[in-house]
This record gives sequence, structure tokens and C-alpha cells, in this order.
Amino acid sequence: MTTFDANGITLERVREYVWEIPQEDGMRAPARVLASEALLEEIKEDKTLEQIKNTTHLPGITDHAICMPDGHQGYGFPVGGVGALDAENGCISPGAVGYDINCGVRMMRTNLTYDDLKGHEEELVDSLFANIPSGLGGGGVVEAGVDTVDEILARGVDWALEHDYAVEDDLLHCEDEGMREGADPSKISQKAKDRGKNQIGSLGSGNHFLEVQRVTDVFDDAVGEAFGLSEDQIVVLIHCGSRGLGHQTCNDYLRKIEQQHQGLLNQLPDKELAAAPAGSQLAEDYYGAMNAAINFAWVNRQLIMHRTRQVFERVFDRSWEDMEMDLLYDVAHNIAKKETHTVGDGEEREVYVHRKGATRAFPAGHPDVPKAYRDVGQPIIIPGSMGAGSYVLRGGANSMDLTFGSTAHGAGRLMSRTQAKNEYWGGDVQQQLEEQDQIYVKAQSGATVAEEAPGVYKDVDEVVRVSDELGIGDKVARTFPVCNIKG
DNA sequence: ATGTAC
Repeated sequence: MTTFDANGITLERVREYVWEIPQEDGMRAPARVLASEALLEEIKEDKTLEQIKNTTHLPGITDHAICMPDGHQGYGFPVGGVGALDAENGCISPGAVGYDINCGVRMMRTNLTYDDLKGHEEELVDSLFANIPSGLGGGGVVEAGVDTVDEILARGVDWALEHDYAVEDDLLHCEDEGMREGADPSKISQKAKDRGKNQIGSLGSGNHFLEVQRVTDVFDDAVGEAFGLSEDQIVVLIHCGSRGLGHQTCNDYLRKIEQQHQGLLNQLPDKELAAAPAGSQLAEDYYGAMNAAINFAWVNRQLIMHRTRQVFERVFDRSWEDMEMDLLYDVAHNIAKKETHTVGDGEEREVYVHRKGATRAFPAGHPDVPKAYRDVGQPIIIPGSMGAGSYVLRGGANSMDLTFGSTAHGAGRLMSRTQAKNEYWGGDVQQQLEEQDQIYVKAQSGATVAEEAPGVYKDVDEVVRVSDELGIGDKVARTFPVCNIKG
């Protein structure tokens, strides 16, 4: 048997790209890592493997915990982690959802080509930067009262539709039509609502960005056509989450769970995995709050998309409808969701699928895939770094068997933010991208550009190759950046 | 990711 020794943790090769940490001690299931050896060499460098192993101590862990090819260390549970926890006998863990609840990406198509945009790059990037709120702190497209925040939390993009920030077609091209069932605004603290009320329609900071891109390759013509993608076409990618509201909500529930469920906490190898037992009041409360924060993030991305349409209208002097600026799809990267899956012994079980830094990847025919894409599979959007371009994939035929219908979410970091700032200077990164690659970057903070320099990320091509080879998410198209704005 | 620490 081929093994891979990673600083004291031994992985057994199940087959190509599938590695297993066998069950031992307090583990309730094995852990799996889906990666090439090249990616595994990078993954082993931080606490990712220890964390995915720890995850298997959670009650109700089903089949195996899974680390995606872009996995890296996170709070308790790795970013790039998938864990299905039994919804009846298991638990739900805020750290396994992530601080930024429903951090995610959406892609909007246009009918513009790269030639239409050439010569307008600086005007476009300046106008996007001036009109789309970004950076830390407050200021959004909408400044809301508390009643409005409650409406957004309860109804998601349906609220945006009512207030003319969305059209019906936008809802039809979003998971859950932009409205999570079971959202309970009363389970979000006043403090979280106060943090969120002036951040509705704002990018935030860190790795969040808005990028205008051109399609460089379409690998699958039939699926590309179903997704409305063709070479040289301009698309817009929006990556952001639930800002201070989601962050505060995660924090609120971690503290509550630590206080009320110490018995379970003491059984876990890491306090950061704090979880509420399925069926407990706190599990129900967190699920209601998390679903509400998910709606908030969807509205956030919707308002940014709305404002982007307005900016394009001014720069190109045409209506957004005329430029066919339609939503391709919106994917969540940090969520837990009650789903029914066929588990190891062939039984159908309801599980809380935690996807943290992982994307749902439902295949063709799955009833939860929007009608527009049901015949080809769910679109998956995987952003690379700002120098490397991004991918569009479709849910693969093997995802339900291998990964509870999931795949990777991005390139994944290679080094910490602190380390990145020692290695790079923001101004130099910006200049190099513009001179070498004609990529126009505008940011609130030079430090953020250094933290997000292309060199701090893993090779997105390799991450996507593994997803494609495993048949969990199949390559459809590739894009390359033109303009990028960030916090 | 984040009113960039509690």
C-alpha cells in the first residue's frame, strides 16, 4: 500500500487523488484528503491534516470527513473541509461553517467582448471602485433600519426583488432562489444586526473582491452553451460574504455553545470545534440564525451586482438589459445545510452537510439544481488569485458518492497574511500585474494587495484538475482578470 | 473573514 507521511500523520492511498487517515483513538470515522501528491506536499505544511482528523471526533460524522484539494488551516475545521453530521444523532458546529457565513461567489455574464472593453479599463475600474463600497467598516449600497435588516434576513433576494434591486431571473439563477428556508431573524443578536445594517451591499476586505474578467477557454462546448459562455466574452465575478453580521453571529453562538454544551466540548480534541447536539435548542437557534445570515449575504452580493450593472450602463452608455448582464449563478462557500444523502450502508440519512471553503457540486438531474441547468449540472465558480484567472465547472457525476455533492472553492492560501506582507509590497504587485498582464487593480489598502498577491495562493489549475479527474466538478471554462477592485 | 485582540 502506498502511504504518505506528513509530520506524524500517515495517509493511505485509496486510489489516485484519494488519501485516507485511518480511524483510530477517538475518531468516529476515517478522514479523507482529495489531492495530488503535489498539493498534499503543500497541505501538510500547516495544521490542515490534524484539523480534518479532529473533525472526525464530532458526534454523527457520517462516512468520512473530507478535505478538498485547496484545503488549508482554519478556525477548528479546515477551510476546504466537508463534514456531514447526522441531523438526528449528530451535531452542528459554527466553526465548521466558518466565521463568514455564506461567503461565496456569483458570476454575471455580459454580451460584451474583450475588444469592447479595451481602452476603457481604467475608467471602468475607477468607476467600480468609486461606486461599490469596499474595505473594513461601514458604508453599503443601502443604509437600513432594523426593520429592513429583519426583512432581508427573513426573505433574502425576494426583498431585493420587491425593492427593484433584482429581477425575477436573478432569483432563478441562485441556490434556493436566494432565500433559505428556516431563516429566523429573531435568532440574530441586536449587536449583529447593528453591525450589518450599514454594510448591505459592500465587499469588505481580505480576499473579497469584484473582478471583471474575459473568458479565455471553453473546454466543454455543450455545457458552455448551456451556461451562456463563449471565448472572449466579458463576465463579472463578485466574491464576498455576510460582513460583520455573519462574523458576530458565529461568535455569539460559539460562546453560547461553549457555555451550554461543555459535556460535548470536553470530548473534542479542539475547543474550536464547539458543536450543539442535534435537537438541542441551541442547534435549532444556530440553524435559524445561520440561515438568516445566509440570506443577508445573498442580498449583499445582489446589491453589488445591481450597482455593477449601473456602473456598466454609465461607462458603456447602454442599458444593462441590452448588455445582457444576467446572473450565471451564485455559489455559497461557507454554509451548513440539512440534506438527505445515501450513506455508507446504503441508507438514506438526513445530515447537516457542513461546507467550509467548499462548494456544492450537484450533478445533472439533481432536483435541487435550478431548472435552467438541471440537464447539465450545477454551475460551480472557482476563483483563482487576481493574477491567475478563475474557472467555471459543473457538478460532476461522482460528487454524490464521493463528497456529499461538493468540490473545492478556490486556490487556497499557501502562506499566512503576515508572511505575505513580508514577501510582497502592494504597489509593486499592482504595477507588475498592470505592466505584464494588463490587469488593472484598485484597492483601499496596499497591505491587502500584498496579502492577496498571486504568489500567496496555490495553483488553481492543479486544484481544478484534481476536481475534474475525480469527476466531482468538471471543467467547463476558464477566465482571466481584466479589472479587479478590493478592500 | 473581522469595528484586523478580550
